[in-house]
Amino acid sequence: MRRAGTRLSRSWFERAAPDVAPDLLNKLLVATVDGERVAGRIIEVEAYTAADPASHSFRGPTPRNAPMFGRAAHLYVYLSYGIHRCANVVTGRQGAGEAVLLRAAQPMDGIDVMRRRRGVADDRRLADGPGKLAQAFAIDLHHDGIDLVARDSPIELRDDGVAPPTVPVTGPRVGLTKGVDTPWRFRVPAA
DNA sequence: AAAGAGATGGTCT
DNA sequence: GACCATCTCTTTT
Repeated sequence: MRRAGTRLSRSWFERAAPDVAPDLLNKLLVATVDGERVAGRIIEVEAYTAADPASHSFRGPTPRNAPMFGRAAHLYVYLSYGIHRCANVVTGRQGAGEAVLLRAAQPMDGIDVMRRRRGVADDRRLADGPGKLAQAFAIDLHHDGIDLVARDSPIELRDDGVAPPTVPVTGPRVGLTKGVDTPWRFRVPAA
């Protein structure tokens, strides 16, 4: 297998979000925006479903959450707290309203670009939060709804042969007031 | 090391 | 008009 690995297929995403989420750990996120390519290994995610009161899809489709009710392997990007962007990967069957929030990544390629975009020197803080990840990878609202498995997609998810952790760290999701007892946050254990 | 607060704007009630 | 799937900086232990 090449070092860059293989792109994940759409069918790979057509499973329930809580099942896709732990499998997304250690996959590569690759984004080419403004001619600059950056890559990182996904190390923290959260699952959201339509049956989940904490999910944007809980109250049914709206203009904002429309991508969550579309086909799997599309991107759902929203503005968080009026300031930050958060990137999700749509999973499940069309109409299911499920997605996985990309919360943190370990920078691999284009680290200098990430430093410039983030304006911080500490490499451990480049993408260790959903808003920071989106900023480091330059994922913005104009990426909302794009198809990650389209051949010309600027953002892709790849498998370079590193398996997900056999026992991911799980816990409650962060920053919400409902659904706090659902342990749908998944993380790669500390090295 | 931990806790608090302000920034800032779309979305939905 | 309230509510955020957050981040950073400042203040306090």
